[in-house]
Amino acid sequence: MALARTEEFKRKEIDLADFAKALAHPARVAILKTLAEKKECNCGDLVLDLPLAQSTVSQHLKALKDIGLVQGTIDGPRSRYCIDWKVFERYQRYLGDWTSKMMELKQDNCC
Amino acid sequence: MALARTEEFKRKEIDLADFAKALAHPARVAILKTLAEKKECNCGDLVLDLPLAQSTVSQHLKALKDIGLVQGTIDGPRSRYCIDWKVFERYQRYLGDWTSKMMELKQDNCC
DNA sequence: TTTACTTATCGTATAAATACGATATACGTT
DNA sequence: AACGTATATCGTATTTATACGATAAGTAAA
Repeated sequence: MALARTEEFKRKEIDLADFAKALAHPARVAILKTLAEKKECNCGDLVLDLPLAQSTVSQHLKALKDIGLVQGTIDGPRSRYCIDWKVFERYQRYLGDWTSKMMELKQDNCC
Repeated sequence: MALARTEEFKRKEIDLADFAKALAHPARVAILKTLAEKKECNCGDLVLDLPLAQSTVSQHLKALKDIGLVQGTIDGPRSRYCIDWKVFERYQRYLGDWTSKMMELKQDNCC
């Protein structure tokens, strides 16, 4: 964006958009799924799963960490990643509340 | 992105990411909410609701139209917009399936 | 027809996202 | 200590997203 106008929107809408942004790339969707289903969740495993360079995967992981969805712990020479389910569920609730509110309004729609 | 790598990911992950991309800006979240709750949904009303220029709002509307979430009909000198609820519900189901599958995997997590 | 109004699109500028290679860092191993 | 491995970060290039003003195109009204 030319100038960041996001701060002029409502808090709820910004939070929802932030969560959506985290899911707005198939690599991050795939990373979250792999983190959820694997016991071993170090970076190297994720790199093998994805058609991306190691540095790019690391960058996507950082994006997920920045929003709080993922936690990283140092495990010897490697890093172990996992989903912060408390954060995940909070965002899931945001999204669920939003979509159900949308559905409630549906019958009043003009088209 | 430098080169578009999205076609190498799984269809489901791409679809989910596309929906997330549509919600990845508070303006579009706000637009969808306004479209759901107002009977009059022409562009001008949306512009008044948002801290953005008319052309920018039109651009966001185009993004929502491109993914199919919103339909536009010409109504005299103005355009009337509405949500395509069939598409909305389809994406909602995608997202719901994904999050519930994530939650199922939760107990097997390593952290 | 002329005027006023609404909206889409064009042109443009800037910021953010995406991707990779190279490298620094940190740890374990020999 | 020296080496190998794993990962984060830096630098950089490219694409996409975001934003606005200006304008075109279309409709209604005068």
